[in-house]
Amino acid sequence: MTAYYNINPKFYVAVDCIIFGFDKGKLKLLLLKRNFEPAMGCWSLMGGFVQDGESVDDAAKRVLTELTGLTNVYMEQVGAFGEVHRDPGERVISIAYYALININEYDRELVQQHNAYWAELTTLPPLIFDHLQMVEQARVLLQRKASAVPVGFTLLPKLFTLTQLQNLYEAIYGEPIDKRNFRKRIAEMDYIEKTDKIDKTGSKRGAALYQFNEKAYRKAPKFKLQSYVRRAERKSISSES
Amino acid sequence: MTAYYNINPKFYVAVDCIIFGFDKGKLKLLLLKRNFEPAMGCWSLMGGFVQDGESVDDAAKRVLTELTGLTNVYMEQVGAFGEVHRDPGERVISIAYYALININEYDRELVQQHNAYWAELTTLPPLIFDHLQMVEQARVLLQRKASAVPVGFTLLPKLFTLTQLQNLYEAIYGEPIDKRNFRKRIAEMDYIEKTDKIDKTGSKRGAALYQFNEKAYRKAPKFKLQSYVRRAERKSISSES
DNA sequence: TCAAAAGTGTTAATAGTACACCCATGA
DNA sequence: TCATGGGTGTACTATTAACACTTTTGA
Repeated sequence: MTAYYNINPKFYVAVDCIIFGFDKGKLKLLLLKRNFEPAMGCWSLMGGFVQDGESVDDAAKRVLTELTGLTNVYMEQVGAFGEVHRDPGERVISIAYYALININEYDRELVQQHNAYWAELTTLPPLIFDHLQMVEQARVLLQRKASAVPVGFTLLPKLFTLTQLQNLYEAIYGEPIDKRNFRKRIAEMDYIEKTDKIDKTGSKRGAALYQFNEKAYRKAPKFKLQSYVRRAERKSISSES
Repeated sequence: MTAYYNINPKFYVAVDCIIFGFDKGKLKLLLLKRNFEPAMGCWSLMGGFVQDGESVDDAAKRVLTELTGLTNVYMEQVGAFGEVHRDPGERVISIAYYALININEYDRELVQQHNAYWAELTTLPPLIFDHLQMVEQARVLLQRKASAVPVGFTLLPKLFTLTQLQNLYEAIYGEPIDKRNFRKRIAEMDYIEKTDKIDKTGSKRGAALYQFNEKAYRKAPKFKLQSYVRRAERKSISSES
């Protein structure tokens, strides 16, 4: 029975994490400036190798925690990247994951130790290997996910203004959103609750702070922002040709 | 530099193929009754191991060709499956792909040699390991893809009737579609061309045969069947809770 | 007093859904 | 002649998109 397996080769299997954060109206990625080989000095995603006795999903969680100190983070698999020479050093098959973190909560010391920095998604530095392709795929998946379920809130502080929320969706879809239509849709989602707190940092007048009520969402999980991804996808399909 | 890699373990990496076909109004999957270990006698997807010097995508194509004799088949990656004990024999990380084939064109002899059979998607036998999970994920991806771009035609003969096309979409989404609305939308897609040929096998009156014009599609790639996947997804989200 | 962000409704256009009958033919 | 699948149009509803002004307040 073992012969069934052992006539076949084995491979290093890595995970790479596309770590999204949101700050000052911009989507950002946590990237490493590699101070180790291969590709020392270049920018890359945070990665690591799958270990014995560890599932691939768990490897991705471990790698994220190694860099940020965070656990229980929202993560989704992007897919497997298996070109023969994608890593010029050795044959490595990599499985990409994206993660959404609150940019105020990670462990700054760990990030510093790894020589990692936040880069704006719209102005990324050149990335090693196929990491840019991973990022692009992750972005499409995030757009779809964010239009179907309320994952966006994990990128925001617990209390947020509607302008922040709108800026987040604009950053995810890369295009402006009509304020009145957006707020109309938000108002239909009862689990996005207005608090009596006011944010005075963003404007003189002050803006009401809202919160996402997880339990209320589970009771009535209607989500009304599908139209934005449809618009974005129509745009990208017509520019694909 | 090698030390960077070789402190890490290596793994068998497999590919598994979810092979969709369409016949007599039903979506089908090509499954193997395993006459080899592990899990001899059980039903499984067609799979194989990634080899040295072969990309993961190429491995999936090779495995599909080994079973069906077909090349240039529409395939999409479903994702990586990496639980530690998913294969009880050995640790194997598997990457699933789905393929869409024309059920009239595969190599019957090869399929017979592999002890493979078409099973209806709605009444699958129990599958080994996590193969059912792979199938379910593939089905969701197929639904999305089929609503965004005209992949469905690869499951049909070159000439098809509108009833066949509608049955295909009904099978993909698992729910009935209104005939007049469906035909109205098809009529808006100029690259679905009516031929002067008539199919008399399906009815006494005969039905007009249509063909998909790839070039015309590329010129004007508007696709009008998005609403069906939205309906299906609304249904599945509300039944998820 | 004015700059800067917050907040607020209506209307028009488009897309989606529901629905029922006649047609052509081979058996 | 009749059973079977092929083919066709309209009216209603829901969703989406476009659009501009008033409010508050700190500097």
